[in-house]
Amino acid sequence: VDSKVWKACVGSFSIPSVGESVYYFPEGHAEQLRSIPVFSPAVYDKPLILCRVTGIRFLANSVTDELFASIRLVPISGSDESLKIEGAIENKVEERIETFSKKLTTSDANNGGGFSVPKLCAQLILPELNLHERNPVQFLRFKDVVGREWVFRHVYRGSPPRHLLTTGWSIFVDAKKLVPGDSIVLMKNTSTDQYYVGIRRVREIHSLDQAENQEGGNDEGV
Amino acid sequence: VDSKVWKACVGSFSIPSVGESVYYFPEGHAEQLRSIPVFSPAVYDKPLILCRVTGIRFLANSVTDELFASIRLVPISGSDESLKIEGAIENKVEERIETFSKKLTTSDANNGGGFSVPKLCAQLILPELNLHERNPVQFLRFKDVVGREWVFRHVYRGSPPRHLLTTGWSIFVDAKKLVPGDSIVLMKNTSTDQYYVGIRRVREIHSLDQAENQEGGNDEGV
DNA sequence: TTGTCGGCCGATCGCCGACAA
DNA sequence: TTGTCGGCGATCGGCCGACAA
Repeated sequence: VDSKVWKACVGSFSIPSVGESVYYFPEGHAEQLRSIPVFSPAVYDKPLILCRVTGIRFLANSVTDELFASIRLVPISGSDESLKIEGAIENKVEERIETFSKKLTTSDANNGGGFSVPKLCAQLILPELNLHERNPVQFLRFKDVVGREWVFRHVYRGSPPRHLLTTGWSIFVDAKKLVPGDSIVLMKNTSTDQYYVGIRRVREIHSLDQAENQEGGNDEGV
Repeated sequence: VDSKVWKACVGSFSIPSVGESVYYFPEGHAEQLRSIPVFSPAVYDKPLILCRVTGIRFLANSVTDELFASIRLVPISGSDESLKIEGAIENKVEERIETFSKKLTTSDANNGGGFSVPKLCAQLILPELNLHERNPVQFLRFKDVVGREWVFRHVYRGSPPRHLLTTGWSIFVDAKKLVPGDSIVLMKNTSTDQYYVGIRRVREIHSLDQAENQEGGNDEGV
């Protein structure tokens, strides 16, 4: 995942940069894992270990869209020469990513199948429509965090008129299993005019679609 | 899973009975596993190990309906008194299970949503309908190998008339992800009048429903 | 006997403006 | 400005007999 999109999608975050030094906290890490990791006794001796960040990968779960980062750490021994820490050396390419997030209402989450786009969001992110026409419409392509592309129909209609995403939206909600309260993040890379969509769930997904039992059928006269 | 239903559903099989003695073949077993098992060196010394069957459990995967058996083996040392092997001691309750299997045609697998029941199958398994009526119909409950119940509408209609499963059938095909070429096994316990349905896939299921990419939308005039 | 097809009817989906919060 | 609703038109699922293999 592109690091700018990843960060914009996560929103509030605190990820170190390559080259920074941080403390690694083994027990805290172990608590997050399903299986119990096997640390050498030397690790358990120290609650905190000073490390240098030598690499970061920004990743996403292709099923749940959950975002996470893989951070490579190298321990620093007390008098090691590697203590000379250079500043962050991330490439600063000049591209801006506009971002707008909205919590889904019950109407957004598959009632009539559409999504109400807040006016500010439309102005900030979406390509302009001719608002003087009757029902101006365009189709937009969004990439999600796992690189899959989604096409939404964007229309300005109603009375009073407002921006809506219609065709394609319900398919997206269904595929991502979004529910009211979840948030979506719409993004635009202003340099490349590439559009992105991310999601933040109100709660994690635990069980993937479990088929339900059928109930008995009704009788029919001949 | 009930052992009779399990065996009827599997069809051709060769499973030992409790009390029988068999040879266990470690390397053959290891080949079937994803992870490499850790055998003690003593095991690798002998290609075959004489064992006694002390327990069998008939099981099914609740997601794929795949059937398998768990067989408990106890090694028999050369001069062990346990060499005195009693015959099979399975309880021989007197209940018969009628069985009929059919390979799904393309029409069966979710074309019009119905299943053509071969005449012989209907006579052998399904409760009688009054074939002199116009369109006789009944609803039948089937249990699958994981105990889930499915309701199918059974009707005798058309010209020439034939037996069909209609309402409920497409839901079943969809839930089990059946494709043309897969087989279903209809069963009836003649003592309890309980009905069962099993499946045999033409190939194993590897990837569960992977969402597909969307394709671009078409333009619309205003 | 039974696999496949086109017709057709009803249910659902989803696009719409109205209205009110 | 935007959340929710009822209306309604288009689409789709699925039940049907016809026909032929």
